[in-house]
Amino acid sequence: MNTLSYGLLSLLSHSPLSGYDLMLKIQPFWPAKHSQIYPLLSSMEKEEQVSFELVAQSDKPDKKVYTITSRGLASLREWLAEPASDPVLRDELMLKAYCVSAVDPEVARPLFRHRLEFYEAKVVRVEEKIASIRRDAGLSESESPDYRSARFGAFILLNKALMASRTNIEWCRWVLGLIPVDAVETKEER
Amino acid sequence: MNTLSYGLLSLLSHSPLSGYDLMLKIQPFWPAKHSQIYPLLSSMEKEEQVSFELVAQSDKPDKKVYTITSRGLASLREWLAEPASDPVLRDELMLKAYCVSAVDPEVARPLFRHRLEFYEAKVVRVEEKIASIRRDAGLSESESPDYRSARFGAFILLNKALMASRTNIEWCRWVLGLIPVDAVETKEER
DNA sequence: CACTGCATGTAAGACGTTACATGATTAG
DNA sequence: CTAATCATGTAACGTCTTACATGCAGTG
Repeated sequence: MNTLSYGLLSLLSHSPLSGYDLMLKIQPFWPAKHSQIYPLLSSMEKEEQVSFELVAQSDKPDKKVYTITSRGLASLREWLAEPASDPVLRDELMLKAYCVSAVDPEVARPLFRHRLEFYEAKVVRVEEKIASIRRDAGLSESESPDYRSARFGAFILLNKALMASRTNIEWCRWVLGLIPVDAVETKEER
Repeated sequence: MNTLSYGLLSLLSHSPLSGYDLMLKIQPFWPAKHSQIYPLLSSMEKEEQVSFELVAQSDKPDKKVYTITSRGLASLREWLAEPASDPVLRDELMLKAYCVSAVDPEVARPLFRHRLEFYEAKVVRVEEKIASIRRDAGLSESESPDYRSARFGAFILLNKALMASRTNIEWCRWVLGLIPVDAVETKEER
């Protein structure tokens, strides 16, 4: 039982899901490939943290739908009571930013522009998801789901992603403003 | 040559450093243990990306001080020109937040309070470092180092960390406000 | 006298990614 | 007709962490 396995239990605490769906759903929180998830689910099933049911599908391939067991829920509650370990961010752009003075502004600028676009697209996606949660729960713009609601977890996480993305957009714009515009070499001059 | 090795080159592009110092300095950007860094430096030295000099010390153990070679600088510039891969954040608190409704508010609250304190402490550390860069460069509160300055990279990264930490503080406080205060069980009542 | 910091290294194991493998359906 | 999506699995490889190993100097 490592962090990823608790992450899977966390997702399964809301509703039963197939290994494939779990793989897709866990991406924003704890990126993992299917090759890591399928064997883990097998071992979790052996330990009776989860159980599965084979679901035949006519148009799509058959699937295993996993459900959290009472033992799994108990493990999840124990894990939740422990303090969370410190977050780990691995971002190539931070390494590049550190030595950015080693290259010309024309090389540097696309790095931050690309990242700016990445976060702008993310804001759009996240805002849509937040709106859809509010719609489903019949909440107004200013309201939040109740703590005991099944939507609470997803809601606070989407807001975290939204706030973080907006901050990153602000940072990228600020950095781009600090990168000098070189002697402009227009096509006429060449 | 993986991402970590470019990270080491990035640090060495500013000044020569020992393996130990590299290990300490890279933590905020790309956490790695000495057991990963020492063998990497050896292989980078074989590929002539870096060179080292044995420096004897009287009070402390001797050390190997690594310097980036011209080949290393060339590799670094090539790598800088490529777009940075997407950032990866692995945060146990996000997994716990998703299923937080599974436990009582008294269990949930310390998770976010602890994280709040983590980021508050970080803001203090980062603000100090930003102030010290400004002092060293003789800059006022509103000024930033020049793009070509050796301080530019560290400066923009510290500001990123500052902005992100403040946003996380805001998020933690917002979440704590959404977690209900249970029927207060005072000592007198027991 | 124990612990922390400085300084380097290796070995074993856990974790994560890429590639191999299969196969049906649907969209462009 | 090609690519993507759904769906599961294994094998090989690369990355990262933990533990083992050494040794001196300074602090509590």
